[in-house]
Amino acid sequence: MRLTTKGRYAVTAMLDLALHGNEGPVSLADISGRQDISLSYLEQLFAKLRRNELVTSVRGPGGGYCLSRDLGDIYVAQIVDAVNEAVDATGCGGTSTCQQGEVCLTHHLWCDLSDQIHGFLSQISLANLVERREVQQVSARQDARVGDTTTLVLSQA
Amino acid sequence: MRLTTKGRYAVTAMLDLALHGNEGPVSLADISGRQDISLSYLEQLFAKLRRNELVTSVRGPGGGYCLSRDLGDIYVAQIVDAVNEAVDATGCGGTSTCQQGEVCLTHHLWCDLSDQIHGFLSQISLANLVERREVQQVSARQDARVGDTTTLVLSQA
DNA sequence: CTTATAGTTGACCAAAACAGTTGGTTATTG
DNA sequence: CAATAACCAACTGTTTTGGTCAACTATAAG
Repeated sequence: MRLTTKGRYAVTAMLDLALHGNEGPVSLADISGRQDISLSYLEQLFAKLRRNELVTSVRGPGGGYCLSRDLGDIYVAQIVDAVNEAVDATGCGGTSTCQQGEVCLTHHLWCDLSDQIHGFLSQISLANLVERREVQQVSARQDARVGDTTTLVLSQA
Repeated sequence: MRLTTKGRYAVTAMLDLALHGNEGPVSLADISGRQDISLSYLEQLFAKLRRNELVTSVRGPGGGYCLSRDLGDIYVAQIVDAVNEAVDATGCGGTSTCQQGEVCLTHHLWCDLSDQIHGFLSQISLANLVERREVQQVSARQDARVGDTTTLVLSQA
């Protein structure tokens, strides 16, 4: 499994979208400002997220991105998968041809691990993250830092 | 967490050592032949494994590498750690300075994931792997392919 | 003592992935 | 039409990956 800043950026951006997307589309410029991620890099990531139908886009002034479905129906694993396009730990990509057409010594081990990681990240939805206290705290700090107008108040939730 | 071929190679090589190391040291050339891993790459990996005290080396003719301790006391997580030297998924390395000196939105998520992966790989020892039926089968196939003289017969275990 | 073996070290290299930039174009709203 | 913001493609610099090569040192067998 590949876990680099790429996947982290994608999940962070999607979480930002979840936190601020309750009133219409959110522009990448806003996300870029709040999360310190390069705008053009975000564009690349969101192209993949859109292709994987995790977000929808609205063009023109006032446009931006929206989550394609409910907070509770988008899982971290899907986001990481979307930007990385290869999320398995086996090396042969599950084809069992690791060593000259046959499985290698540790093939099953990596299969198990893949299942483990994927299972873990598949259980965490954006809704789960939004509910977390630490996420709310960090989000509040960020909104205070940037002059924010469209904040979702979550502390009562 | 970084999980690349590097860690896979290391675990595979260590498992090979576990399977063939019952009678004296095993040369890297042997491992290279059986596991299809470049000899010079193995040298690099074993330098790190040795620095992390997972193996000991014997120089001179008939020399090679031995496991530094019992099969049951070497865990996959330690091997991956040894060659990757940074096994965490956070990006800030656990220092919580992901975003301008503060934790980023998804910091806790990556901490949890790190714990998850590490916990999983920390429970699997070389002894566990050696006991697995698939490992024994693959090993037998490899020994048949290469003209092998020092095979440990494990099928009775 | 010589010699072959095998570990040890470090320099070097090509390809890929990552992170980001530049410079556009299209579509939409006012 | 002008401003906005998504969309797109090409390109750049850096790091990691996976690997080679050459030189050197320690050791054991003969």
